[in-house]
Amino acid sequence: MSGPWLEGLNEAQRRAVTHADGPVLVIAGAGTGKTRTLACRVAYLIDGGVPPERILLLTFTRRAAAEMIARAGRMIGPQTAKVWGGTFHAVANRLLRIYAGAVGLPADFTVIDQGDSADLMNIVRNELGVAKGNKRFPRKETLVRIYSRVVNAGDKLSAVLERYFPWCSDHIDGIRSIVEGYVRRKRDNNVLDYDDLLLFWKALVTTSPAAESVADRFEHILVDEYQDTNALQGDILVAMRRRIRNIMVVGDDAQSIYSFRAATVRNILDFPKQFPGADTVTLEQNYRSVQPILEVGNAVMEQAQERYTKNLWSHRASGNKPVLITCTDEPEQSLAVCSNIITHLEQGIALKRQAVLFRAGHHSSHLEVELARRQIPFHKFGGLKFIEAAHVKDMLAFLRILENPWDELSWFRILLLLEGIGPRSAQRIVDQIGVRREQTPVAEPDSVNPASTEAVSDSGSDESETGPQPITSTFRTPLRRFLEGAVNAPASSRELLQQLRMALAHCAGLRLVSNGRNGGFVLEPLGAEPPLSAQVERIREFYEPVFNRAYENPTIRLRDLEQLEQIAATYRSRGRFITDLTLDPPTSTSDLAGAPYLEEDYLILSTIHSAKGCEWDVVHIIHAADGMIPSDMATGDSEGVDEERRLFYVALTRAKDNLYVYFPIRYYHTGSRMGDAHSYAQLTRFISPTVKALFEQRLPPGITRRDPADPGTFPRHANTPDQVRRQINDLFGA
DNA sequence: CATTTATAAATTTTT
DNA sequence: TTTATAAATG
Repeated sequence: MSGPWLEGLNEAQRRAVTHADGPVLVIAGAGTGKTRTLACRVAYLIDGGVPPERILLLTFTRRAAAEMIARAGRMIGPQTAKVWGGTFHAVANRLLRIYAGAVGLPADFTVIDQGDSADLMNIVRNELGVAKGNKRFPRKETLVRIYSRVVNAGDKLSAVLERYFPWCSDHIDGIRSIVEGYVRRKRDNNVLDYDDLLLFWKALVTTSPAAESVADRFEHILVDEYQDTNALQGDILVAMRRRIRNIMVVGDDAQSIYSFRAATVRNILDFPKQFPGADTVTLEQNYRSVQPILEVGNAVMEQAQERYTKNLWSHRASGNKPVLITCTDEPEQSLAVCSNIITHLEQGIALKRQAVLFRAGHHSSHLEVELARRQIPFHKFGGLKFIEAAHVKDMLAFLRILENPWDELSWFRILLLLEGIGPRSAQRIVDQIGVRREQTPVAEPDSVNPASTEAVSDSGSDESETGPQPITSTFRTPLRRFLEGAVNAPASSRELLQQLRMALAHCAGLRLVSNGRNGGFVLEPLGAEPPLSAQVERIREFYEPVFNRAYENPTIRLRDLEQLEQIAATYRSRGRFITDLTLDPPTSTSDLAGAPYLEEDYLILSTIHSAKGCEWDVVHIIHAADGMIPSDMATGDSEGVDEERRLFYVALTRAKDNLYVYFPIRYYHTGSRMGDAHSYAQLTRFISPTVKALFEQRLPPGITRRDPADPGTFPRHANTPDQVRRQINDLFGA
């Protein structure tokens, strides 16, 4: 069997694509056509008669899955859209909605993100009082990280603390009791966190009555970025493949950069042991980068403690060496980046085909200001997510309690927004309406929801149709009690509470009718719930005055709410909207450069982590200084440094034709009250003398080094007088 | 007594 | 820019 798509594949790729049944490990170096191989494999399988819905494609982001499925679709037709594709977490969610009953979950659980997990952890922490007056007790974020590592790595709490959080070891008993409370609290609130999605998926395929049925749904499983999976995900795959043994995993041990999320290269190394009889295919020919860029990448990896034997090679020769640019400080770095970007743009390389990469989200902030000043549009990936902004979380909290009225966290968030209500009153109200249920009502043990098996994965489609619901005595009790008005609240907040009640009732498709006594209400159904967009609009009507009072700069934040509404407009199901937003949040765009998402061409700014799997014609890596990459936080042990090296390697190998690495010598420490203190940085340790020799070294464009006392000569800068005049005009409003 | 406001301190990477 | 604690206010 062969299709036109086999044309142009090299021998190793072809072996991977046409591999027969059974387990296969594909070791794919950077840029060796792994996406293409996976897409072709999907097309090959479907062409060979495998029903698309019986293929499961696990990737690191939803975008990656969508891309591969679309690519396969271009080869053999639109039926590829039925392939199950997405992240482990998204697939877990989808399976659990179908098989909830088999693992004792209610089917209407909602998913909370890491920030929510931290807040919930904090509630328990405060209630238990274990941290009282103890400044050294782990913060809520740390507690979540500890818990998450224990679960994902499958290690004991004591071992995790000793190895990764030694400064918390003294508090092991306190931590244990907080975690116990946290786990109970999630169950009472009818919520799952990211880790639960995986835990319950594992339970579903190991101990549940539906185990075989779930595993047998899929004839083939394909996993991308296998080096960044963790022990728990490995267990899930093993369980999924006990009977049908077709699995292909693709990965590169040199690109493992998620150990902070408990990912381990052991999964790759142990693959042949976990899946006996596995074949291995290695892809070494790089199609992405010119040879001089690969040489730098290879040289950086040579210094690794654990030697990676892969050496990438390419047919793409080039006289262009990668360029190392030494700048005096960060402002000069920003200027140099802009200048090089413009030069390439003038040579016909669109902004979209260039990217600036950096270690941490905030490393780009200075550059962002400079780009905005020059009106170069950009789009930033990674760093602070728009979903994490307080006002966006507020809006979502309203939708969440409509979807899951046992969600304590969302009730708190909303109640605290109201003037006159603080933690105390909020707690009282939450108690009064019975948000914390002792026992979660469970779906019938063997109930499988046949309607949701037809669910389609892409946005905009509904998987549950929510018609008018009867108002029975048990229906959504906390919400009902709240709407009926059975709460004691400070008189100053009565008016706002009543407005909130009306907004929520409207969204739930109910009408409030006064019961004539003590200010209470009777609920009357008004037919079906209004469409999601109408609900969002109604909530915003209530929220906007509250929002203007609560936040300093409402106008900037208002844009986020508008964006949220636009996204909501593409959904019909409220539940799907909430879940998609927490499992696959849109990346934020900076407001500074106008509305970049409306522009046709924009520059890419990205953390190195978010750049995984991407490629650009021109790549600029900034802050190549020790302390930035490797990050100070990671230089404690050699494993940490090794991971930073792989991170740097990932950054280098994103470049196709041109690579620039920028190193600012001097860093200013603003914010500290020590005046204009500054310090001198070292070039990143990953650019050793041998590596450095592979670079062409340059000064920033337009800069000539000179004796500090010598004014030197400057290129004439014709624009400066205009700029000065413009500034003056701005000041005087002319 | 509960809420709001003021002050100081800390800040990697992501599903 | 958020978050824990202290003081001020209603």
